[in-house]
Amino acid sequence: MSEIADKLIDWYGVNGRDLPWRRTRDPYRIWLSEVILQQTRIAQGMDYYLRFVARFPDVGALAAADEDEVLKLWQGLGYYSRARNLHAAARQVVERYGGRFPAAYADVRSLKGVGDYTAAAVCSIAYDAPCAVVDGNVYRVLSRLFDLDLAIDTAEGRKAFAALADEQLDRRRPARYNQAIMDFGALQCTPANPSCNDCPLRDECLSLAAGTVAERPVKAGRTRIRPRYLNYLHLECGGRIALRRRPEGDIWQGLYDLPAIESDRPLDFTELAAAPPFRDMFGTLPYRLVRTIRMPKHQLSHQTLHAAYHRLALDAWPSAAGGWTLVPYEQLEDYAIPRLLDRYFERIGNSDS
DNA sequence: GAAACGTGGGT
DNA sequence: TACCCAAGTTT
Repeated sequence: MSEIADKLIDWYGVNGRDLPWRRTRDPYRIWLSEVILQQTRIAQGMDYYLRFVARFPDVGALAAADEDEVLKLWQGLGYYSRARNLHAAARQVVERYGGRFPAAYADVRSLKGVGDYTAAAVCSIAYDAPCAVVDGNVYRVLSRLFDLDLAIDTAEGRKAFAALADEQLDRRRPARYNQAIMDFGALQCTPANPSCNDCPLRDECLSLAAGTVAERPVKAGRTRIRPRYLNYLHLECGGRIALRRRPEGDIWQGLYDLPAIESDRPLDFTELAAAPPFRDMFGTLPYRLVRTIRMPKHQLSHQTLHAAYHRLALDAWPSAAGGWTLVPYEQLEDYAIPRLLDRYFERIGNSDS
């Protein structure tokens, strides 16, 4: 009967957002929304959610789809393992639970791509199970409320915050409480410039009293970002373009991309053409360099991509083409591609020119 | 258990 | 410009 929970829920009643996935108790749709919203803002994920629900109204429809179609629908959202896991999990639901979405926390948690947060969100929101969600909002709200300087990105910190979140959970109405604290974190107790003035919890907020609001939550580490230099080959022959599926163990797994030769520094085309990987690929095969386009830096969460696209017109495909998918330009739109390549195609005018 | 994994928006 | 952040999970 926490006073804090009551105030959060009162706040939510007035300020809570009206969102499509809050108008249903369908666990499938709630799960779908939660996966889409992992590390993703509502504004960015909204259209994807609506398109997924329209195309895959239930978990069986998703399970029946090809992975490539799921990835295509996911194109542009990022963290593509989410899409692959989403699809795999749908098939797990069909195989293990006869197509009926599981309700038990352990069963939900066992699905691919479902971690502690998502399992708690689905079970609490769809079934009102007493599972406390711990997401970025919860870390921030609780660390401020209790003025905790424990780093949230350490094992110890995560454990402590999970215990605290569980303590604070309103067990009479877990669904409402969980959504309330997350919305509160997103709209009121924001990372920068939180609205402490009109905050309903200003009387009980220890960090506000201590003047440490801006220093909460505490984070320990910083992972560094490495640069990569990608020399792409836009190869065309007979109205077709060479695509290659991104391999396991690298960025954009499962998406389609152009063949590329990576280097440890920027290369102009002459240097690239002299490099062994290029010579191995082409040998004496003739080509005509149509043009080179250097893209602006493409920033990932952990890599800075420096990409150059060299467009080569060929009379015949090199033998390396065996590992490529040779796609007529008009079918390019059927393939899921990274944002970077999308931007390249935009730059050169979609299909031709 | 630290690092990998996208993209876009905000300050 | 250069960070930080966003309803995290996997390896």
